Amino acid sequence: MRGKSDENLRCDCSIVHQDIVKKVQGKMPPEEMLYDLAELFKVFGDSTRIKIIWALFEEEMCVCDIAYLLNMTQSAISHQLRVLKQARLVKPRRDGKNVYYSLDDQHIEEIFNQGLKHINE
Amino acid sequence: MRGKSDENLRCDCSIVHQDIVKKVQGKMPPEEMLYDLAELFKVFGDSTRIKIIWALFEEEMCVCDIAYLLNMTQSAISHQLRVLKQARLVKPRRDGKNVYYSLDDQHIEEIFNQGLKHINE
DNA sequence: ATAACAATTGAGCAACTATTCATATGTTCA
DNA sequence: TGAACATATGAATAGTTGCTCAATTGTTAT
Repeated sequence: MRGKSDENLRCDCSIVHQDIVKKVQGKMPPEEMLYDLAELFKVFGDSTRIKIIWALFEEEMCVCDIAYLLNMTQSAISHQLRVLKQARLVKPRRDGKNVYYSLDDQHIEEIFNQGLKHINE
Repeated sequence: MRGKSDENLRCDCSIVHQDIVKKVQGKMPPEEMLYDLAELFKVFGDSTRIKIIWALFEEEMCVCDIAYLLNMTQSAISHQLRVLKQARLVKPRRDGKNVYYSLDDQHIEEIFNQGLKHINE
């Protein structure tokens, strides 16, 4: 328990379980790590990108194929591939006029599977 | 290869690898499933919520404790807990004036661990 | 060189989201 | 009952995001 005199606290509760907070505080990973994790999941948090990734589970595809498969414009797909590329989730391979994208990560499939387990509960 | 006469296609490419698209199309999960998956990851895609979840890995906590731990307002935390609750990721337990939240899912930790593997590559 | 096509990029816009602020609801205790 | 406190909720707002449209870059083939 505490007085709220400490610092510039946003929490205005008069009673906090200090022991619990202390314990949890000691176990929290560094701020930056949690931020990066959120950034990664943010990338997964869009159904267009999920679809792109799922398609790439099966086969590498060029931008044009993906656009056709998802019935979206090349531009929209290209923008999303840029996001996925920046997150190091896909990698491009140019072949003539086409650019083929493929998955660049082993863990994605496992992450998706665990996600599906939650959904299907 | 195809003419682009088909339907109302958004993709204006003149050449699509139909064989690949067909194959991938057959493997795509139902639209709704992919949408739900994106919705789940969207919930993970915010560092405040990531922090809350990580804290709850360790111990159930009341709103007030979480707010104090993260140095945020009760209101902000309560709003986020609502999102987590709706996603069936946390569950509340009232004890007097306090409401204690705990994790309501076995898969979250595994999802996070796989996410971290990607980050630390 | 230049025409044709695939892909990328930047600006702009509509839709969404996380927080704040003010207020309401629930619970305990005097 | 009513004062005090913890939590929840609704409206408002600033910031973010996904798509479109237009223009550009990169590659091939004539």
